[in-house]
Amino acid sequence: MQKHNYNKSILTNYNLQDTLLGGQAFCFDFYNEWFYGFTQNRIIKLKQEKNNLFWQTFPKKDDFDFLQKYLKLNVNYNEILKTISKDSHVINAIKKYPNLRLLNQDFEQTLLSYIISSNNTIKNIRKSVRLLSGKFGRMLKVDDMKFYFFPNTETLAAAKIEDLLECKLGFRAKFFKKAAEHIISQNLNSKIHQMTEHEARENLKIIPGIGDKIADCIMCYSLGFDNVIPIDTWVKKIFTQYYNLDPKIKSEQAREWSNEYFEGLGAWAGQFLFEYIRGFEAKKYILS
DNA sequence: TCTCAGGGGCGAT
DNA sequence: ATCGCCCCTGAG
Repeated sequence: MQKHNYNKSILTNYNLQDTLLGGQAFCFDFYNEWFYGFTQNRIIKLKQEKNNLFWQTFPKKDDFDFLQKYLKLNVNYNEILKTISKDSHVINAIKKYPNLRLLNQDFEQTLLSYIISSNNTIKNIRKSVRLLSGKFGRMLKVDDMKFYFFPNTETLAAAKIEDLLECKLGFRAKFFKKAAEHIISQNLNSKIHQMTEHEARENLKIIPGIGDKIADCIMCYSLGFDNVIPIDTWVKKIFTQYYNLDPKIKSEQAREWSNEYFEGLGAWAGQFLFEYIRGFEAKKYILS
């Protein structure tokens, strides 16, 4: 019997808990001192102790290349903080959520998950994502627990609306299915990573259920556009209350403003401000 | 038990 | 350019 079935790496300036359970990803849970997450082809297992990261990937083990990209380990975090610390609002947010990070999640999972986010609560989104995975995703046993991968897009494209409704997608079910069909028929995943910001946004907004805000989320959480700040109701509130922008400002103007103000790192600033104004507490998502 | 709004987007004016 | 509506759930 081997002593360790996991790896150990150095991890500095990284608050794993706040990052995994904050509003950007819906696929992480905390069991027995470990965080477990699921993508379309990986189960991820993570634990942080001081500056050590203990981790394992399944079914392909020891996939550090995957993990490194997913956790965005290769960024100059201190430089990012320095750049976005433009005012007391951001600085206070950074103080309240030290070492909060951005992830780089899978494109298709992010797209589909955020379609579910439309007029929905984070709890409901997390629930739907788990129902979908349980119903359509492959199962894998890890640590004697059953985990389910996020379903393949092909499977979701072929799903019956009634089955999607059982996953509590509600009025989003038809968008969800069409979006999955679109990803497959357009072979979008193989093209979108090469697109410019404008091209990516236009190609996303064609898809049913995706408007400006959800396109923002997909772009900054899965396509690496660090300049794109998702402009949702919370961020709008921040823009108007903290930065005195016109409440009727168009999303495109707001994007231009934040792009300039945060020097191309609006996604990072947005993550701090978002958690700050909504008073995020990771504990709420950690239960038995 | 009941009301209400939630990380928006769509379709009708 | 505005505006009502959408499924469902947890919170109050």
